[in-house]
Amino acid sequence: MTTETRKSEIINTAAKLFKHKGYSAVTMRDLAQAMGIKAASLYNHIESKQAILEYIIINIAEEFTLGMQTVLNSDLNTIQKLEAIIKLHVSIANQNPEGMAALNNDWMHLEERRDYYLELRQQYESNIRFIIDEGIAKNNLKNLSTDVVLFSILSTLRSLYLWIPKKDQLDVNELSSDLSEVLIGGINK
Amino acid sequence: MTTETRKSEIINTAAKLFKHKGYSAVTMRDLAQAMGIKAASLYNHIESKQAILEYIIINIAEEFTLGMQTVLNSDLNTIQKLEAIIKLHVSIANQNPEGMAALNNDWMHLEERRDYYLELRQQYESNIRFIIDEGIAKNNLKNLSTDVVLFSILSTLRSLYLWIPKKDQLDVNELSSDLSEVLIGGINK
DNA sequence: TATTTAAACTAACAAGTGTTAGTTTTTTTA
DNA sequence: TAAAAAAACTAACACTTGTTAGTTTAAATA
Repeated sequence: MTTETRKSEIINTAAKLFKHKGYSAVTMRDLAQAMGIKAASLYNHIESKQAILEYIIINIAEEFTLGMQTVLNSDLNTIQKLEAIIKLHVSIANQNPEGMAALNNDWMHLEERRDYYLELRQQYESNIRFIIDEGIAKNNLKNLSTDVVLFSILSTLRSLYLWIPKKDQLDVNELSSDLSEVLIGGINK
Repeated sequence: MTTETRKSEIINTAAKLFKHKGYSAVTMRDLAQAMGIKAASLYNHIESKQAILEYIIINIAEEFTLGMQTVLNSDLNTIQKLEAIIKLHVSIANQNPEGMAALNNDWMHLEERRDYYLELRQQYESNIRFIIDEGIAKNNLKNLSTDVVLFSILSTLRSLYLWIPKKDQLDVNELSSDLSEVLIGGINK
């Protein structure tokens, strides 16, 4: 359990380094230095560099999948579902922006678990697409290109990790509602 | 001039590889193999790996800066200016999605020219911010958080490179206008 | 056709890579 | 306090990295 703590420290430190330079450019010696130990000592706590990436990415991906299930099983209407998804993203990005960076930029360096990640990701996307289509069918959303709407929302939400760390002391509810206003209501008068 | 052609071939091939795995994970031997030659032969045409990255990123960054100047010097209104910027992004992303990937994901691996790139990028952002503020002041845009509006638009436009290659035979005008509709007009009825 | 130039090659370098083995030090537990 | 466990260490490995030097082949020019 001390190991578990130390392991998390390593993973969190790694995530920070990955955010700055990307998985490939971060060496085990970089990571060790950031932890104040030697590279070989890292292996008392983690199995491999690859395993660190897996921990970071798969945990977040499964957190998103879980959040999506909650939304899908709710009786919210289309707009409310989209608002819930926006809040899910703000919340996770706020809690772990470094991990989100790795998920967005380094997933292609996953080995064994790459396909699993891609499966979760694709499933997540189809679920949002389904919600948008439903909204258009029920006349809750304008009849726009589903692809363009999906792309626009998801691009913004996926980039949150870049933006959130700049704001100190973030109010998740406030940002979520501001984002919903812009993404759903548009900006022109 | 034969050299110039060969050099461009190398740079374009590199951009494709960078898009898939990122700058750090692509080796000169990978690049050589993709070109059908040996790694050492690359150096008859390019100065270094770093120089390839510079060519890719700085060219695009300057193209954006140029496009922004045209927009700023025009007498378009706020909405039209934003539409012009959207079209600028769609056009560049469509013409060079691999380069856009490198610009978005590998700029931090620039060495000498990193600061120059960041300067162009920051200037570009402030210009959009200025247009949004002007729009709010002139009552052409809703009175929303400038930061959130800027972030939402820019995130979407910066992610275009991920989405465009999937669509074959893209109509730049059509996508630009669809995007404008969603980003500016919103999606709810 | 002879010569220059462009573009490929082989061989090698110094430095850096993730990781393992074996050992010592520090901390926790009995 | 003695024993056990955790966490650090040094040293080394096999391999990969970007790049250079020197050479050979192919193409363009005179």
